[in-house]
Amino acid sequence: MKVLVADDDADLRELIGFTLTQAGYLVIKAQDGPTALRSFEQESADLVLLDVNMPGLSGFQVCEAIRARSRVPVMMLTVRGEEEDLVRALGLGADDYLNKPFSPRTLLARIKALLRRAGMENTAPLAAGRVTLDLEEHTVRIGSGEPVRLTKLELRLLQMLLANAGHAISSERLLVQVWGHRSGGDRQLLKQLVHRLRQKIETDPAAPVLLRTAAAGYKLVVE
Amino acid sequence: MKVLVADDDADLRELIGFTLTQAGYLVIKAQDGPTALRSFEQESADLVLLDVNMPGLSGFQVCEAIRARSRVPVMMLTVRGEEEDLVRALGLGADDYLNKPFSPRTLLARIKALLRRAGMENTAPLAAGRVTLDLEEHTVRIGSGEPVRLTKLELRLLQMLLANAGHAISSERLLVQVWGHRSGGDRQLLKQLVHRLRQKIETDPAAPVLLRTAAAGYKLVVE
DNA sequence: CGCCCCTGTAACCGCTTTGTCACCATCCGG
DNA sequence: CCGGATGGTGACAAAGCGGTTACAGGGGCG
Repeated sequence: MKVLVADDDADLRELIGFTLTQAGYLVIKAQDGPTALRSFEQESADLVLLDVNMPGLSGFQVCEAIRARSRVPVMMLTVRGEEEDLVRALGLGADDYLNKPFSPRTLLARIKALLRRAGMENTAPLAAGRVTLDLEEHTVRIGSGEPVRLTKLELRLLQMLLANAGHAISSERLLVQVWGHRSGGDRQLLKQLVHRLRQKIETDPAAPVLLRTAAAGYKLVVE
Repeated sequence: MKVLVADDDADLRELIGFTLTQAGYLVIKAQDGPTALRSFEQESADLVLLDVNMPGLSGFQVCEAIRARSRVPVMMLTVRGEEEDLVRALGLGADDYLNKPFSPRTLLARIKALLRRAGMENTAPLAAGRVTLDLEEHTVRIGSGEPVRLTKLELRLLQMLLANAGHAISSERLLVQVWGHRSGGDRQLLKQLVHRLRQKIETDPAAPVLLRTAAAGYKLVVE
């Protein structure tokens, strides 16, 4: 679980960092607005703590920019008494705010609450419809059947399809996502992988129900 | 959904164009600032991608000019690390920015987010009159009839016509948009494609009502 | 070393899509 | 009336693509 901490006060930044690291979070720090935004992109943080007053871009601007492209939970750090800031922060899509000064305990409690609200506190196996994926065991279960072991590539493919369950994914995207930076021409690989995966998860591989061919790609059907 | 792509780097322009076209957007390209502005007015784009560094007028200037008369979503393409650019872009009213280099996936995700924010999401199928296009399923529906499957080329053609519904499009433009960089002489291809499309969408293909022949081209008739 | 599993490659089949050609109808200006 | 240009139509060939079978290389492991 990655947390981005953006504050220009070095002491406070280190204090928050220490607290969160102790609690088991992975912490990324930023001392100003632009750095925060850049880090957010590069590191794809799961939660963001933003000080309102920062050089470069204010916490508000950063919050707005983040909201433009992500629904990641954002908590603003405000100065007590500045109610306008509070209203403005919530209006911009911040999920919570915390008045300075605050105790580490309070901070942790709020963060946990935020993650719980965002449904990110558990590492539940990916699932959609009758398909349940267990990333650790490298297995799928279809409905209430027996878990089936998957190879690395099969798992990746199914994971991709599951993440966009119900919608078609183009062959190109699948190639990139499953194999990495491969150029075209490798449709054969995808063909094979789909075939092998169907053998494992379809009751009748000749008449696929779950993993269907769609326009310009494949999709996972969920009822 | 029309997207204006303005960048002086021909390779990048083509890459972005390809990505967006594949994703179902209609792409208009410009290689410098003045061209971008002109195209924006003529084509009334729904979304604008602006490179910061362009000959003629910089991305900032173009952004400013566009903002002076429209609230269309604008995304700036910046060079990583130029933090001043970032601040300046957001200050000028750009809605989002993207650091180069970026992956096609990221670009698409951002564009979708932007369109969603602007309430223009194209998850709702493209439609005009009685013609409804489903880009993901590669189908059309005429009025309340059954969805009809379209091939890749048929889809592209219909998309072009739909985007300019009611107005004629010249054969040359259609050839370029549907097949890419083909020179003249291939009118035969267009003739055939139109014929095949009419077989699918016209109740009486011999007396076309929707897809009519117009002066030096074709047009989609909407009532 | 030999065995097994995963992965990549090739070849084939059947079907769809696309490109090409040939022919016809119409229009229009010499 | 002729001849060329243009658009519509049918037929057919070439190319593409998905599904399938078969097989080879390679890595891990006993």
